[in-house]
Amino acid sequence: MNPTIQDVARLANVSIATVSRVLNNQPGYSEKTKQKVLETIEELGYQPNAIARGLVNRKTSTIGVLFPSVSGLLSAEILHGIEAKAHQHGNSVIVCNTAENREKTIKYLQVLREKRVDGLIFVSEEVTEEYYELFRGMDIPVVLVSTQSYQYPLPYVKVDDRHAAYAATRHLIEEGHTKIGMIAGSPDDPIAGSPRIEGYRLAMREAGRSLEDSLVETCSSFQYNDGKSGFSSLMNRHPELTAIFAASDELAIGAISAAYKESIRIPDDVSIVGYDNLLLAEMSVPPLTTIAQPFGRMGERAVQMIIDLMNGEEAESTILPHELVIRDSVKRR
Amino acid sequence: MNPTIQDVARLANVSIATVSRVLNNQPGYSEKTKQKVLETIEELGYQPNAIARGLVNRKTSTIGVLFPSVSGLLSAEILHGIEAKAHQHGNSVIVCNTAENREKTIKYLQVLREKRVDGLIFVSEEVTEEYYELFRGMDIPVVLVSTQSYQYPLPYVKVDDRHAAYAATRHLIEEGHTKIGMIAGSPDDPIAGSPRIEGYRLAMREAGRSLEDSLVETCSSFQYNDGKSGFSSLMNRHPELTAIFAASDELAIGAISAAYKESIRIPDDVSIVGYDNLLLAEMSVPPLTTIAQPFGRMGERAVQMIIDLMNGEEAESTILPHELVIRDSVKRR
DNA sequence: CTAATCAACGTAAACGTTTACGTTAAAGGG
DNA sequence: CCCTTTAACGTAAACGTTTACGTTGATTAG
Repeated sequence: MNPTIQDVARLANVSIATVSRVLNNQPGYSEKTKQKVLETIEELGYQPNAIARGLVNRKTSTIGVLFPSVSGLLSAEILHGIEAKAHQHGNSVIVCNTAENREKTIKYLQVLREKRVDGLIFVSEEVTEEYYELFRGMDIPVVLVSTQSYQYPLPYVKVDDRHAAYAATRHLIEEGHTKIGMIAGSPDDPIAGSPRIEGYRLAMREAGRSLEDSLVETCSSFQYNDGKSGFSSLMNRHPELTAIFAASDELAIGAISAAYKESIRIPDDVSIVGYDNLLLAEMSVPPLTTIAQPFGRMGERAVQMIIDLMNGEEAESTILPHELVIRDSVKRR
Repeated sequence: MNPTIQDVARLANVSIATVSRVLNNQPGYSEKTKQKVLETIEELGYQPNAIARGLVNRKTSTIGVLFPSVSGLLSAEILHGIEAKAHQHGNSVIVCNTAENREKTIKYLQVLREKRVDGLIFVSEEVTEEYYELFRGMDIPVVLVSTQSYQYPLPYVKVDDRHAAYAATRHLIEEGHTKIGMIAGSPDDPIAGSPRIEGYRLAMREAGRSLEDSLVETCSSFQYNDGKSGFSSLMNRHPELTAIFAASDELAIGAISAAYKESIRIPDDVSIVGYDNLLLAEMSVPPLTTIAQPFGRMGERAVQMIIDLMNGEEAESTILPHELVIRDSVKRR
């Protein structure tokens, strides 16, 4: 059994109030008793019970994080940032995998509410009205990562998808490409779908390039397999393409795999630029030129915002800068 | 402010004991009052306070997980299994990133102790005496994943590294290779290092193949960059090699990258088999033949063991089966 | 010398539950 | 009709803290 503050008090011949005071170093005791208390704490190996503390302080020092997928490469990197910053501020993080599933999400929200987490980080998913109402019910800070809400006033941290996609396409153009296609997510996805398509279009239009709809292959998700099939059907439709912008690294890697199967050489025959800069972008063959999202910093920033909000300060939504990382998947023409 | 059990009791004209009883559906009330209570719970949107509950029940329904690295591909997959199973049993999981750092680990252990987690899962890291003493102090179930302890009686779940490495090497032999090298971790690592080297040696000896020490390149870690440099120095030393067993997928992918740079064709010039079967094994070019570790199931099993132990049952250490996944990185000779 | 101040504590209520135990009224047995 | 049993509750203690408030004795001001 763990010793309690009572045990410490008894052994040190003081009241529990005094022990509590030295524990939280508040004033109200002599140096001598402080030493005495600290000694017996050491002696008993006493560690305060955070549950009891949480009950009276109405504060658990725990924040909940909701991911659409925990095993995704992307989530892992964001989680890393979140975890580091949270711990640095004395907070723990509870991870929840919503699997993009309504029932699961709601269940998790309920659990997190019962556990009285101090804040919520909601990653890469759209906020429905139902979710928003639950957020409100919990009455704690919520921040969005890698997503945002147009309908509800929730602070977010992400990159500017439109701008980033523009930069990716622009790079291809500057390298002398004219026939550029895109492997995109769903145009109905207002976060990672349409903005990236728009960014691509913007760069193409600006450069006076063709803007046919058939140049962008839309996929239902951002995963490897979509990239694989997307590449094939896109190249089938437009064999003249010399470059492709893929809306995620996974899509890009999928495209590279498909190209390899069809003996299309990357980057000699067609150049590819990805989006995300996951760990695997560097490991790809050839190493992938891509748009880097600062996932670690995004997670850190989100935690910082939660903490600011907990302290009653304002927290402004943040657009973090993206960055073009040049590797070997793009060839100059 | 969240409504409490008191509010419910008052509004339903019963005592808090009664509300508590229907909440935990214990006997001791009429059907009518049950309905009444449930209605007012609904009406108030009452949700029990898990903190207060935890205080009296001495149970938080939370388990702590310690990883050497959260962003690692491997950890993500294990976490996924842990999270799923834990939630399925009504438990939450707190993630901790030890970064293989003693101070951080100790700090985390302290935090988890203060938070009174019900169990601990310790992943991919060696258990030092210091850690073990802290485990004992916490007096809660601990299970090891993807590691084990020879000195301390801690239950674990992992695959048989020696056997799995043997299987990988054996596959190469069966495909007709005779000159087989290995890119390994540190021989001082008693978990993922030496056993895999032994497995390789066993298969080689059994097949009557050369066993020179110089055939195994030892790296300080299992990461991509080590694979890259490891491949180069190994091939430099033994240009005659036609196949390599890499002790992790990251090492294997690193080797493939290095090969690509040096215009060595995989699998035509040299075959490679990896170890882990991470998501990226499938995405590699060429897709990687590898030994699959059932990470998801490992996580699930660990949680199941924790839960069994919490219920006073025994939990036996488990060796989960590995599996050879054949893709395109090995060529028949 | 008295009163006021203050450092150094102790007491007890509060946080929101669970649960052992007590109470009441109805039902059933003789 | 009385006693016992039991269903259906209510009361209060306990879980381990924090903290407002009270107390004490010494010190200081006047």
